[in-house]
Amino acid sequence: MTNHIPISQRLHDRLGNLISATPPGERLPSEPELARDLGVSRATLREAMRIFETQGLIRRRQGAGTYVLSPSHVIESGLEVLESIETLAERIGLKVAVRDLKLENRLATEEEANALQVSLDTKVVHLARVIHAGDRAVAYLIDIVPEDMLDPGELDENFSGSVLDIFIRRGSPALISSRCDINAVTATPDVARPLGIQRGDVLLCFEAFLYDTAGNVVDYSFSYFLPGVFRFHVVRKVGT
Amino acid sequence: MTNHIPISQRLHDRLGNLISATPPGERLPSEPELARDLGVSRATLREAMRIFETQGLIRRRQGAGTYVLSPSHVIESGLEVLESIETLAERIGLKVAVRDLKLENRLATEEEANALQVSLDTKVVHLARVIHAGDRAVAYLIDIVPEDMLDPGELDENFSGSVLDIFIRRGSPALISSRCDINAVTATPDVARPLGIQRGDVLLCFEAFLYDTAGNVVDYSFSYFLPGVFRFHVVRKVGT
DNA sequence: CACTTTTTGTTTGTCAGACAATTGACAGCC
DNA sequence: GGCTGTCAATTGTCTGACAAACAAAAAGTG
Repeated sequence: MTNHIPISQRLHDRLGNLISATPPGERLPSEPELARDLGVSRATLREAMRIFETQGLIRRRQGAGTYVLSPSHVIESGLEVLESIETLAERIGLKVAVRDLKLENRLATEEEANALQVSLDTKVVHLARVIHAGDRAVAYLIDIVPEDMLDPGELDENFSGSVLDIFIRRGSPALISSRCDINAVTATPDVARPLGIQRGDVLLCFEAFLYDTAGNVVDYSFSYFLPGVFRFHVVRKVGT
Repeated sequence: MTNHIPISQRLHDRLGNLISATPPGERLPSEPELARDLGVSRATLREAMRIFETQGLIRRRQGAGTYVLSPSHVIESGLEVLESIETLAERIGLKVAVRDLKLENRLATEEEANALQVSLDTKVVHLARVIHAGDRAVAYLIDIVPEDMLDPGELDENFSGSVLDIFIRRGSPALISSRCDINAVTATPDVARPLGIQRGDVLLCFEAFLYDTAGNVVDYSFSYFLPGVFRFHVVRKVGT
């Protein structure tokens, strides 16, 4: 058991650290120098740099060098990278608590079966909980997951409240990406009650489909956020 | 004048065409074969493929090959690529009209000067307009641009209503990306009146900073959308 | 026959070294 | 000063090679 971490991944991490540690506008070391320092070939290094260039973090100019762009472009806490609310909160140093966790095993509704691409007689786990920051409820999260995706034991103790974190921790199913529809909604009674707000209050709503590598939807979720607590942003690249 | 298009850009276009022409789940030709067909080296090809892999369009697996992912993951009308509302509407075949265009030249407010990273005595153009689809007002857009970025003549006829489209059409300033903060808000009287809605109605709000290659903010904008007309989504990649 | 193990060819991952194209700075000239 | 050519530094691209991982066929085993 060599616990083999691919070179490209280690390289991606270290290069990311280097870039974020470099002041905006500064030039990175030259490619031959960097490759030598990081112990990889120039071709491998260039592929890793291409990732950050695609994300708009650096800019390479033939003859001039590679420059770190302004930090305003950094995706940092942007929506491009999928992470659970719990992970996000921890990363920005916000203390959150999960309350009113409600679990329900039942048959999928028509809407849920359609979203999960399963038949109507499929059993699903319906998981709802409220996220508190300080003494305020700030988010209401609902996950619908096919029953065979979750062991009941996984939802007992040590459960952070995030289905996504469970999947990531155990490495199965192999996740790729999530499609997240963004909307502004008024709170329905279902949502207003657990959040302790008035029916009709405004909420930011994410409707998300989590895909594994085979293209299956392994999690269908709704996330309702009180405006102003979390700041979500996305970096939009200008099309060529 | 050879109109020299860099190999990497031509390659990016052709590879993108190939990927979009390949059914999801299908395998692409092997790298040596593709490189030969496209007339580039494998190293160059791999850098181009890394772009599409970063964007979640393909997946490369050592020993197995490179596969085109499901179309559900495609950014399609996602937020990853910046385009004007007018361009977006045209692309999806929606007929929209610009009404109540209001232009104002004045000094920047403190908030605007801060957002645009200019001094308080800078003159800015304040541009507001309402987007109609059918007979309904569906969006209210505000741009604040430093005065020296826009010629008055550019805002006369043939003006689609989009500052972004002006910048893109004339190729100056050289744009990179936009940072877009996402929020749900209740309509203030300022916004409710032009949209013809009640004060307190719910709106989806984008606050965006448009950056050029030098890192300057060249456009500061607010976009208010009636929920349900436009569907915005974002593809979130699972972090490693 | 059914099942497991081994082999083998294919494919991506990584490497080393080389040359071309572009940039930016500097010296020299008018 | 302003222009021009030179030159070193840097990224862009190419070639060829080997390693690692996968998938399917082949061989072994009960």
